[in-house]
Amino acid sequence: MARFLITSALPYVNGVKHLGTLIGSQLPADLYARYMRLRGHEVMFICATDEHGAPAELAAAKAGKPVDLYCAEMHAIQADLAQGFRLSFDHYGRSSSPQNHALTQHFAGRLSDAGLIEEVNERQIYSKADGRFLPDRYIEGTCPNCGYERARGDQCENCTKQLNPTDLINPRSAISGSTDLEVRETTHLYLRQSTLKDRLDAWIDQQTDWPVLTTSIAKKWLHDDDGLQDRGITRDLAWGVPVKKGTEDWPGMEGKVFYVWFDAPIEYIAATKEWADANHTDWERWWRTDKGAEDVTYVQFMGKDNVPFHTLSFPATIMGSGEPWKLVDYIKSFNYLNYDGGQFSTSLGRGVFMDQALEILPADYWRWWLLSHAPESSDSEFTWDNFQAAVNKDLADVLGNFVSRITKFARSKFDQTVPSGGHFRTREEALVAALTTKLAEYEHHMEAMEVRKSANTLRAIWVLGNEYLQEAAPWATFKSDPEMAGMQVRCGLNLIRLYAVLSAPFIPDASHTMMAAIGSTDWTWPKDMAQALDLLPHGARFDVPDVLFAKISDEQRDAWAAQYSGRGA
RNA sequence: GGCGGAGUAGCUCAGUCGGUUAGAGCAGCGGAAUCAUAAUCCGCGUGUCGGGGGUUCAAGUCCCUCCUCCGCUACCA
Repeated sequence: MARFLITSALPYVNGVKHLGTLIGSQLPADLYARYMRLRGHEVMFICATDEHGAPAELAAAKAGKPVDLYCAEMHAIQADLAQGFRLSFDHYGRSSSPQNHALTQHFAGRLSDAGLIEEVNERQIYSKADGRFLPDRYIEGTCPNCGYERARGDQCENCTKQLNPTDLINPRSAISGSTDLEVRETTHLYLRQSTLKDRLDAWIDQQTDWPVLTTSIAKKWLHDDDGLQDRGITRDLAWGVPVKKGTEDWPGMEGKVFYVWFDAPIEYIAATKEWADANHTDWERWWRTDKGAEDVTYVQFMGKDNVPFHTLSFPATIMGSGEPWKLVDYIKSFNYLNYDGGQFSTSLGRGVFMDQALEILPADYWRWWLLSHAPESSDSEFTWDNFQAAVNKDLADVLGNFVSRITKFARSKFDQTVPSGGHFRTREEALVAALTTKLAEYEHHMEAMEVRKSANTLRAIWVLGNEYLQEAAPWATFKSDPEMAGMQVRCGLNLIRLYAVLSAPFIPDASHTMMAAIGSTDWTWPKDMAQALDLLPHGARFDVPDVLFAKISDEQRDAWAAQYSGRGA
């Protein structure tokens, strides 16, 4: 038994996420966590909402609620949806927790002691009407280059020219539209990542087995232009972790908070502490290599946009602390899922969001399609045609129908019990051999986090069941040799239990339905396939389950495609 | 602009160190079977591997160049 610490990138608290976000980190992380638990390993699977920053403040203001209340409500909604998708987090935390406040301040103190924090005076745009400093992107104006009137302070969307807010003609707040802006001086803390560049570089170079997507992004940030830049880790905001040096006040930094990208990854650790505090147990054995975590394998899942923070900023925080914290062992990153020829869009209402998805169909449908089409090597594409075809074929026809045909036949001919008598013949031995080969392939892909390949192999394992039934044809055998037919049916019924176990990481609800129907509670991962195919007690009663997966009709498909195409499409 | 990823069958995608005749699923066509959610199983692939050039006995794979799409570009998170 080994120990696996698994974290999914933290979804921002602001609003319900779409399916692309789900498949970009939480869902594959869940697949891996479920698999490792099934294999008997000890797993700590952590996620949390990322709650700080200006967008949360603004969304709360828009909703007319205090920001802490707003975040608490949104956290509850997201936690509920996570449960709806059967994301099996051991703890779904909040970056605004007291634990994260304390840990974030602790890390800042350690980094300061190590000489890795620098105070920098800078000049930023302040909006009197909004009562806040404005990030570059929150300033709009006319592009001096192309005349586009809605250019942002960091870049013009129209001509893609990089800009400074002061370049804009007629600058105004993107929040209120106010033109009452002024440049003010403010002091911020910078993390001196540049002094850790060589250590980070050497560390990244060691990771020869990481996905190219992960290491190439990290190397680009390390080597581009002047190399790794120091990064501001504080902001002039009200909502966040107050800037402190450990438990001490930080003179000159009163009223400021840490930047979300400093405190959010620390929440991986703090969330584990939230879990431990709630359960009156120990958390350091997962995170401190001096306190029992030396045998932990730590895997992070995230979309490609998160890679720089997980390959550089967060490791810089960990390394710079000078304390024996657990560093990540493997980073699995994903590309983006597009929706029917374009991007998912929150503002345009384009695409399917997590709450809508669950209103339409059970979680397993989405889990199966998303995982079997995970954007691993490149961006991938959701279309309703493809979704309907894949779900109907794989889940309803191949797996669901297999369960249906064997249980119904066994009900009509064998009194709804597992037949006894007979023994395996050549055909069953061939099935055992084929399953053994495919299982090894499945395990290999799952351990390598090859999500699509794992799905393909699992599907091939399902197909073996139909192939076997087709060849064995117990309905024909029954007429001449009922005992042999009974053995074939027994083999088929055992396949249902086997499929319940193997499929559980992908489609947990259907797996439980299968297991319950077959009357077993044995979730043991198969080691000896011949044994696994004759595991159910002879004579045991089983149930014929309801249709496992109903098919998606053309009418449903067309209606949903129209419903989620977005405004103005 | 810079950096990275991608471009392979009608669709979604595999293709490892350059090495048999470029593969899988879906869709389509033909057949078998009739236990089953009309569900299954078997058979059927002439595709400028984005274009062009180069290296090599041999290129989807390596090099150069061009085209297209996507992402990131450090104060969105």
